[in-house]
Amino acid sequence: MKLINVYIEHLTLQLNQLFTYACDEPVQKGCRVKVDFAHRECIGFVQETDVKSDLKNIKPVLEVIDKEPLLNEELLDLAQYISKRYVCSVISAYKTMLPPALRPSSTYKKIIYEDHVYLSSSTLPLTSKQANVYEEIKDKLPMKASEFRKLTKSLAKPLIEKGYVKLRKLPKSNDVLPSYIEDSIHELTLEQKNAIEEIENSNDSCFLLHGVTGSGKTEVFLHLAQTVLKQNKQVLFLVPEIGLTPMMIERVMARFQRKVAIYHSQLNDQEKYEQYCLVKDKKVDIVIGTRSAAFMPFDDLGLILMDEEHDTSYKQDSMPRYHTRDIALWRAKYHGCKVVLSSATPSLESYSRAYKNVYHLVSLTKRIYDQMPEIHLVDMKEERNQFGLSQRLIDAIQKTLDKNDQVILLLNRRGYLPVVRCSNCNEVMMCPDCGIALTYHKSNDSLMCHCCGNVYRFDHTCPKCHSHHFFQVGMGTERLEENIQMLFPNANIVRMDADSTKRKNAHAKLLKEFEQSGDILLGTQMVAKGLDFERVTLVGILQADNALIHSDYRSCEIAYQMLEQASGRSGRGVKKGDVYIQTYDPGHYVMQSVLKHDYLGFFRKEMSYRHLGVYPPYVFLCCIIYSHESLEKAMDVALLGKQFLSQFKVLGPLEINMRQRQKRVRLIVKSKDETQLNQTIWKLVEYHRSLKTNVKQDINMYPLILEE
DNA sequence: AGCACGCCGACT
DNA sequence: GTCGGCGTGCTC
Repeated sequence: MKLINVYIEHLTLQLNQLFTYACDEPVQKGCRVKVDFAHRECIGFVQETDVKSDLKNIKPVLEVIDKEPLLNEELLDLAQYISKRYVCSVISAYKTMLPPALRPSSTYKKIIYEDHVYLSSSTLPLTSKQANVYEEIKDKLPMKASEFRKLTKSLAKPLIEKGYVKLRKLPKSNDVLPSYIEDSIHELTLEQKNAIEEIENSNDSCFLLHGVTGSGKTEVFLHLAQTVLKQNKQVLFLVPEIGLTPMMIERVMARFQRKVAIYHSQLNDQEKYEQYCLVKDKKVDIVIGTRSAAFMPFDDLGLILMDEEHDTSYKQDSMPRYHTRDIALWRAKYHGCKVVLSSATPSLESYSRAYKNVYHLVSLTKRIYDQMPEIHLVDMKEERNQFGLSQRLIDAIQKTLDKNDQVILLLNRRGYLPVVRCSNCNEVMMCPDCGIALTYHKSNDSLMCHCCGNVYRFDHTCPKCHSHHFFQVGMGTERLEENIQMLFPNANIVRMDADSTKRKNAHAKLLKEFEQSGDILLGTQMVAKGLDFERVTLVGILQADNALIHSDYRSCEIAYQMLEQASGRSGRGVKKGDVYIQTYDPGHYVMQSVLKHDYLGFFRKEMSYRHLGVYPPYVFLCCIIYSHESLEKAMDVALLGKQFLSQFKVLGPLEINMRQRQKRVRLIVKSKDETQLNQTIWKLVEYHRSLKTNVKQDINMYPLILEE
C-alpha cells in the first residue's frame, strides 16, 4: 500500500500540517485528491509521495482529481517561502497562486468548453460547392465552431462528417483584450538611453528606477522588454490594482501586438483561467497584470518590471498577506533574471535599500517636455470655502476651461455625506458591524459602510428621536460633482470613484469618455495614479490634509506619494501645468516637499522621524489582531500574547474598530532582527493553539497599513 | 472551520 | 426519564 502526505484545504493556520492517506493509484506531488477528513469530504493537495508512516487508521483517498500537477516545482517552493515568511498555511499560498477555477476547493468550479474546428485530411469525394467552401476557409483554420458554421452554412455538416475538418473541445474564450490603439514610438531622451544602458550592462539583479512623473519610465520599460523578448524569454509586467491598468495594457499591446496575457481582478473566473492557460501552454511571452499575476507559471522568465512600486495595493490584505515585491524578487532569483522597480515616489523601504546599494539606483530627473508643473499651496485658513472650493481654485478652473484644456480634481472621499448626524439629538448613523460612521450615498438614497461595504436603507428618520432633519457637514465626490456642475453648468464632468467604476470595464470607459469629451475629471485617489492626458493642465486637490491626520506611521509617506503623483498628472504635454493644493497646514514638510518636487528632501526628513519613532525601514513590524465578541476576552488573550513576546518592543493592546460584530484588539511588534521576529511569531502561533481559546488571532507580517 | 461528544437545565 | 442548549476538542 502506497502512502502520500497531503495538506487539507480550508483549515486555517491551526492545521498547517501534513496528513497521511493511502493511495494505490499513481499520483504526483502538486495534484489534488478527494479525501475523507474528520467525517466529511475534503480536498487534499498532494505534497509528498511514497512516504513511510507507522500511524494506525490511515484512510484511503476517495478520488484522484488531477493527472498532472497544478503547480510546477518553482511555484511549490514559492508557496513554502510565502508560508514561512508571512506565517500562513501552505494551502492558503497554493490557493492564491492558482486561478479560482483550479483552486483546491471543495466546490468544483465549472470550466465552460466550446467546439473549435481544426483542419484534417480525408479522401472522401466532395461536391463542387463543398470543395469551393473548403478551399476558401481551410487557410483560416482553426476557428471557433460557431464562426465556422456562419461561414459554411449548410455545408458545415458534410465537411465534418466526411472528415475534412474535425472538432475539438477547448475552454470557451472571451476576448479580454482592450481595443487596439496605434503604437507611438518616441525618440528616447538622453536620460532614457542612459538608464536603459545602465540596466542592461549591469550585473546587478535588482534596480530601482526613480523617475519624476512624466519622465517616460514606460518607454524605458518597453525597450528593456524588447531586448529580453528577442532572447526568447518571458517578461512579467506588474501594475497596481487600479487606475493605470487599462492605459498600461494598451501601450504594451500596441508595442508587442498580440502575444500578451492579461491578469487582473476584474476578470471573471473563466477569463482568468484562459489567461492562465495562455502562459502555461507557452502561447504568450508577456504577462501584464496586478499582484496575482506574479504567480503565473513561467518557464523561462527574463525580466520582471514592477511599475509604481510604492503602491500599497501590491500587498494583499487577506491571508496570505504577501507583498508582490517579495514574490518578484524571489522569482527573479530563481530564474536568474533582473527586476526593475519603478516609481516617481519610491517607498522609503526601497529607496533606503537603493541608498545602501542593495538595489541599483537609476534616476530620470527630467520630464520629456522638461517642465515640472507649478504647485500652488492654497491656505484654507485664509480662504472662503465655497462648496468645498477656494476662490483661487475656482478661478483657475474657469481659466483652464476657457482655454479648452482639461481639469482633474481629487477628493479622497466617496459618497455624498461622510457623516449623517441628526440635527435634533446629535445621533450619528453607525454601522452595527464595524462601529464606524455610515456614509450617505445620494444616487441610491442609502447609507453605506465604507469599512465592510454593507448598504442600509435610509428613511430620513432618526432612529432615536424620529426627527427628519440632518446636518449637511462634510463632502464626498458625489456631492462635489453636484456643486461643480452648479458652478460650471457647461462643463462635462466625469466622476471616477469606487461607486462609478463598479461595473466591468467602467474604468476604461470613463477614461475614454474623459479623453474624448470631458472637461473635468473628478474622483478619489484613483485619478492620481498613472493617467496620461496631454490636455490636462490643472490639477486641484481638495482636503489635502485628510491623508495627514491619520495616526498611522506611514500616513505622511502615503500623503506625499498621493500629492506628488496627483500633481504629476498636470502639464504632461507641451503646455505647462498647474496644481492647486487646498490645505490648512501649508507649512507641513509634506506640503513643502511637494511644493518643490523635492523627493530627496522628503525622504531625509521622513527617515529621521522613522528613526526617532523606531519604525520601518529601521525595524520590522508585525501586527497581530485578536477578535472576539467580548472585548474583555480579546484583551486578556492579547495580554498573554504580549507577555509571550516580551523579548520585543510591543505596542498595545489597543482596541480598534470592530469588524463583523467582533471586538478587536491590536498588538504591534517591533524587531530589528527579521529572522528572530519570524521564528518567534511562529512560536506564538503554537502558543496560541495551546491556549485553546476561542479568541481569534490574526497575524499580519510587515504590515503597510496599521489603522484598520 | 465543522462536527461529534458531553455535561447540565426544562419539559412531556 | 429524555430532549437539546452550546462549550470543548479532534481531525491521517
